[in-house]
Amino acid sequence: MPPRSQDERPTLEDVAAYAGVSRSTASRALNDDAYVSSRSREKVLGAARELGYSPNQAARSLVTRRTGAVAVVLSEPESKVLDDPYFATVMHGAYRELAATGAQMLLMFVDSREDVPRTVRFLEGGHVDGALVFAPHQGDPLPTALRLLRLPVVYGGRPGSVRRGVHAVDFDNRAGARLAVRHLLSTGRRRITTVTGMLDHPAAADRLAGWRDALTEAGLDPAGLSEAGDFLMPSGERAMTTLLRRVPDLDGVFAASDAMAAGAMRALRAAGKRVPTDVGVIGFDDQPTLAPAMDPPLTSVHQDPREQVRHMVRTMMSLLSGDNVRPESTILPVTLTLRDSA
Amino acid sequence: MPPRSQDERPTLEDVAAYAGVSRSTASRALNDDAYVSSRSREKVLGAARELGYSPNQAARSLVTRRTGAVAVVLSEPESKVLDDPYFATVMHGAYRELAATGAQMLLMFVDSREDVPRTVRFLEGGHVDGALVFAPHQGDPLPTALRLLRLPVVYGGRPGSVRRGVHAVDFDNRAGARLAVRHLLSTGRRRITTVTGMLDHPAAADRLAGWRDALTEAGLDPAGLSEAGDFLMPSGERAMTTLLRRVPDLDGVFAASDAMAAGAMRALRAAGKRVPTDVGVIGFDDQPTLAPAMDPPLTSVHQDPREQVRHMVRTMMSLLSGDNVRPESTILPVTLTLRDSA
DNA sequence: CCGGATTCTGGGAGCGCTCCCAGAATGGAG
DNA sequence: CTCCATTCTGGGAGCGCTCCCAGAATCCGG
Repeated sequence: MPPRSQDERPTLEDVAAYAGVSRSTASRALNDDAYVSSRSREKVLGAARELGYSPNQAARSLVTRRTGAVAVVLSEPESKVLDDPYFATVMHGAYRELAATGAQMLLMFVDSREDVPRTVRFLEGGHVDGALVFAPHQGDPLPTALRLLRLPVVYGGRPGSVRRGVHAVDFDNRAGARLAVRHLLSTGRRRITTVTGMLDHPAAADRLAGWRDALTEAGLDPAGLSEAGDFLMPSGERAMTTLLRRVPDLDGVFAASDAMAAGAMRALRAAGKRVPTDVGVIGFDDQPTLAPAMDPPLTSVHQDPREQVRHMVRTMMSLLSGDNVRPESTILPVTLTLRDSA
Repeated sequence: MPPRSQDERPTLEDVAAYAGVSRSTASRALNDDAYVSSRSREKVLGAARELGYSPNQAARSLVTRRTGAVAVVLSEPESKVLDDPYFATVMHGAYRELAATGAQMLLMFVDSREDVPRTVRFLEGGHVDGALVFAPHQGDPLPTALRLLRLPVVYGGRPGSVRRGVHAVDFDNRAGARLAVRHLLSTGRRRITTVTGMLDHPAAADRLAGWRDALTEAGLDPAGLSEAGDFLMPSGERAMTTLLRRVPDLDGVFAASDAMAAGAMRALRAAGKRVPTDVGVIGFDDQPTLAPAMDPPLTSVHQDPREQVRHMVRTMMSLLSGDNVRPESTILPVTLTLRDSA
């Protein structure tokens, strides 16, 4: 063997030679296998440190068939990902949780249908051991495409398509909406409207259903009291304006997102309504940077994206360790954070 | 060779056999090398398609010593990354630009000094071909640590430590601030204050310097007219309140971020000042979701993070293709977007 | 002191790919 | 038809690692 030049990275062979043991023993010591004498283990570890050895990931995963990386796939149009802090939290949380298990995070965005083939090709290319996927839109082709891959997938939120037989971690959107509306009811409000999210989005549909549940269980008729939005602020303002025209005596509004609640508040203010005196407002998401900062501070349904990601990563890890986990949806509970708006 | 079982992924060898050529020829066809007859090329491509072949990345990078992945490292405390949409844009932009060159993006967050060793270890582990690093804080140990690695690094913004001999793509913060202040001056304002960002942040320091430049070149004395913030909204409100107390007759304010401009506007409103009649307000960043939505819409220094990322990726690619690029900072120009606040 | 279990070690094979090299096929020019 | 250049092909080696297996060293009860 020619002497390895200064600037080449040392290999396991080099470490073994330096430590005076065989490649096998060095490998065992580094991966703390059983059956290595503490003497050779120390020699190997010392040699590795001294030579600045770090294992070649490619060689390792060639034989182990594991990459140590997990993809996080966000299937949402760019605009949504950019101004929804939920995704920032998800990305950061996923990174933390994955790093804690020693896995790397590979981020992928799927902006449009055109991105799907590229994404699938990559995912099946063996670059990652599994994928955490957020694809909330009805009719999103991605989940269907992923079915065909032999790749562990865990969904965040209910996938828009493909219902059964997948691993998913969702929030209890319906119960959260009920919680919000029941609170409005308990403060004596009777004309409780809602601004929905995009209804091709299961979470939006569930929140609408929860609102309807609570009204009907109180003997109230939800007809004409809901208006569609798209989760973003301007749509909340627009929808609220429409509702005010249609239901001038409304005294409560449940918005399916905090941003829309903010928009709704603007419309209410413009219409001369006081919050919460005239109209109680409740949002959904309890975004830490938004809800408490509003004027008045927003009562909102609290969900913990970090907890969701934690569950997703945990599920992924048991999938990867070969446990035969039965595909099922985990539903995380949500709570109501009371502030001043209702 | 035993027949390959149904659920095993086909290898290059399988494709070659199926196409009736050798492994070498198959490899050449797939990587469109020269010197492959169009007949065998087509046979190979067909076979690959038919078998659903996708190359084993680990095997490939074992021999090519290339991973096809680039890390994007954000060295900022969690809170900052989460509510600064700049980072969302950067992440998304980097993903797009890298994807366009066929590279994958590996995201890494460095929350605190404790994360540095782990990050460095990973980066030197040969998982990625290079790194795009955002580490704007003075005294951040990361850039120093990265110096020692033989890994191509391109910085976004001026790195807080390590000035010379690195590749960096920054905005012209100083010129941007001058632009803003000169505009305030041109509308007859004389008592122009500033709310700065964290001053351990080169961008914040540069913006402060630009403000000072413009005042002194107009023969005005900047003393006592600046107040420190931290780029976030509450600090803008706080700083503005302080400034109003200290400089009751102020008629202009340049905030080093849009968020602080929003905070400043709150404080001005609370003090009964009208914008822009009594006080002209200019922000920095021109955040698309914030600046135009403010009341009144905010005049702001416009920078294009997407352009920055594009430059960074381009530099990275020429670094990776072995061009001997001389380390240097690229400074991107900024412009002033005029709206109603000044 | 023997012999079987236990602990430890080294060599070989092989993961799936690219690259080098030798040689086969092809194509004109002489 | 010959000969050399050009185009194309296949086999072998090897990237750096893990894992299997055979054998060496050690231990301990009888």
